[in-house]
Order: sequence, then C-alpha cells, then structure tokens
Amino acid sequence: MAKRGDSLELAVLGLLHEAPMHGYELRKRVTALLGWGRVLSYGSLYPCLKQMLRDGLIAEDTEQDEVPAGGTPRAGRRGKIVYKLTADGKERFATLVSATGPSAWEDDNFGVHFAFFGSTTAETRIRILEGRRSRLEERLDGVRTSLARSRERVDAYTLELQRHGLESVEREVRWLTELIDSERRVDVPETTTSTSTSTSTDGTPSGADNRE
Amino acid sequence: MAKRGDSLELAVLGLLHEAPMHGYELRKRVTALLGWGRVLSYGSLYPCLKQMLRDGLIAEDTEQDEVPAGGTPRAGRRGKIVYKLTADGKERFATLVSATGPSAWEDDNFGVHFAFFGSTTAETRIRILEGRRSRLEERLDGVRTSLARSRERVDAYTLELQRHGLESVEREVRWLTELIDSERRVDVPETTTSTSTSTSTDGTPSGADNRE
DNA sequence: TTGCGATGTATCATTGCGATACATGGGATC
DNA sequence: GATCCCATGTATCGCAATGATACATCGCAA
Repeated sequence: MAKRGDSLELAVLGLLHEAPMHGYELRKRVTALLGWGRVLSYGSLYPCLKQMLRDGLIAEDTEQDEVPAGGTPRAGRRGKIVYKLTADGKERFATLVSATGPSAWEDDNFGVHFAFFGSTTAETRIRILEGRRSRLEERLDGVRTSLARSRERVDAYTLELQRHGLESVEREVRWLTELIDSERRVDVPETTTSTSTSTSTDGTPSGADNRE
Repeated sequence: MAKRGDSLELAVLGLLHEAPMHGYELRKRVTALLGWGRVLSYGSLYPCLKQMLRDGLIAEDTEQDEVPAGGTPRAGRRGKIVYKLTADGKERFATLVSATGPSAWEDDNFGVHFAFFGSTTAETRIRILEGRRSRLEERLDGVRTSLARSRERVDAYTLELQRHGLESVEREVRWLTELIDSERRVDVPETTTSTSTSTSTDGTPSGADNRE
C-alpha cells in the first residue's frame, strides 16, 4: 500500500486542518496547490473522501450554518456535505506531514509536502529538500552524460530541447539549495559549523520518521 | 478518437523514420525524447505497436541481419521483432508532424512535436511555438491574479512555491519567444517588417492544417 | 420566467502505468 | 568451462487515475 494516493490524502487533511469545507471547494483548493496544469478530478477526490470517512480521518460536519461575520450574509448552503477533521485525522496529518522518505520528495508529492511546510519542523524541511535535491542531481548526471555521448549526432532541435530541460532542472536545484541554506540559517544559528553539505550525518535526533 | 495517444504514435513513427528498430530500443529512445521523469511503459508501447500494425502504419522487418559496417560484427539478433515504417506510416507521420492544433502544444505532446521540428516547415514550427506560448500566458494570467488576490493571506511557503512556479513558466515563455524570433529571422529574411508580436495576423498561406 | 453559469455530488468506461513473468546473449569472475 | 549477473528483448495483467458525463440547485441578469 501507500501508493501516491498519500499526497492527495495529505492535501485533504491539510486543507481541512485550516477549515471545514465541502468537496467542490476541496477540489479547487487542492488543484490550486498542486498547481500548473495538474487538476484534481472528482473521480479521484470522492473515492478518496469516502475512504477517509471509512478510516475515520474525516467526518461530516452537520452543524455548519454559520454566517462568516464578514459583510455578505451568504445564507443558503442546503444539502451540501461539509467535511471536517477528526482527532484521528489530525494525528494522521501530523504523521504524513513529518515523513521524510522518498514519498515526500517524489515528483508528484513534493509540491504538496512543500505546501504544508508551515506545519513541520526545520529538521523535516531540510531532509525533504535535500532528498529532492539529490533526486534531481541523479537525473542531471544521467542526462548530462547521455547528452555528451550523443552530441554531434542528434538533431539541433532535440539538442535545444534537452538543453532547456537541463537548465530547468539546474535552476530548481539552485532554488532548493537556497531554501536549504535559508532553513539552516534559522534552524542552527551557530554550533560547531561542521555539518557537511550533504550525505546525511545521521545523528538522527527527535522523533525521526523516514518510514517507507 | 485522437486522444493524446497521438503523441506516442508520432514518436514511434518519427523514430522508425530514422531507422528500423525493435520495441526495446523504441522504449528507450521514446523515454529519452520525452525525458525528465516520464518513462514510457511497455504497457503503453506494445499495445500501441499492435494497433499501428493493424492500421498498417508499421510492419515487421524480417530481413534485418545487416552488419553495421563498424568494427564490431554484432552477430546474433535471433527472434527479435524489428519494426519499420510502411508507406502509410510515412504519410501518417507527415500528417501528424505538421499538425498545428492544440494537440501539438498541449503539455504532454509539445515535447514530442518539438523533437521532430526538423521534419517540419518554419511555418508549422512558428504556429506550434506560438500556440504553446499563448497557452502558457493564459495560465500566467490566471495564476498572477489569484496570487495577487490571496497575497497576505497565505502561508509563506505556499507563496514561495507559487512564486517559483510562476518564474518557471515565465522562463519558458521567454525561451519560446526566443525560438519564435529565431525561426522568423530564418523564415522571413525581410518583408514589410509588419507582423505584430502575437495575436495571429491570419493571412494563413500555404497548406494550413489546424484540424482538431 | 427563462435561461445560463457557478456551485455541488457522484459514477463509469477507458486508458495508461507499474509490476511482473519469461527468455537469451555477452561478459566477467573463479 | 561453469556460474553468475546484467543488459537486452517480448508480452500481459491488475489497479488506479482520468476525463467525461449525469444530475440537481442557486443566484442573477435579460
């Protein structure tokens, strides 16, 4: 188990953590946060919600008629199903959001995990960012060598496409590096200044969790 | 019909256009050209090949035992199925590669079309590049407004993620613009110098084809 | 009062992917 | 000269995600 459905579950938990809402709005919010082309389909959302209901992570919020205190009264809202987090759901969220294994930095999941960095420790954040960075660097190596190997033998357009792709990934690596540095500056104001650049030193403090 | 399977079909046709090969190599080549994380699975490739055989676009190349003239003789190759293009396949390739409709600049297809730009006219290339650019600019607009609307109300990490995404797309737009300019410089050495920056002037010469 | 677009819930067929099974060739290593 | 391992090679199957679609109500403008 624990396919990539985890990231959808995390997104739903995270959004309901902020405020109860119904499926339609969840779809929009999740779509927004995993942004750029990817849209969340109802065919994925509703089965997921059903599953989460069965698991007791979320519950239907029957009394939900409040007027949002702002100007417009917004009466109405009949028959809609509003979901809210349960205690189990909060616990599950805490577990998922602090995971640092591959599932946290795989392409499809990284964005969601990043979006909820606000609910994590700097420790966790750094682990995830470094995981993603080394994943990207692996790809870089592979492509750079294959590019060098095939140079002069391929079409100019193919070359241009690969070059552009390469630069995009390099750019993301730089971005990650900046974020990591920034996190470290906050996390460890000053200690022995040791902590080598990568390759986890593995003193592993706190309630670590790189399951999976 | 005409789903996004078109892009896989185009890729296969394009690669077989260069040289006959068997499925295993096709998978590697296609994976390489749609690059960056996406891999072509056998579960997609073989059904596609079967379909294309049925449609008469490709055929099994039985006499394929040639020694590649280079040093290493490379004897062997028993029982392997080598595919080659048929006349219909070449025709189909010409059709697909010169298409300028949405299917040519949609996320999943653009890369493949770009990879075979060498087999198109400058006219076609410009149309596809402009199509993709305006598609990206639409997204940019949408996200920029939603970003402005939610500013100050969202998490710093969410903001940072959106900012990075925004910059990536802006960067791709710039890249496309450079390519378009470069194509135009080659295509139209000098005329009336009119041709406004975007919003197709629609004089639409030559055998246009924006089907779909 | 009619009509349309946004909101809202729900399901289904298709399809694409990951995993896997199976088979062989070419080198290493001993 | 046998053994092991990895790259090459063909093929299928279960599962999950997607895109499409159906259906219903609400607010609002013409």
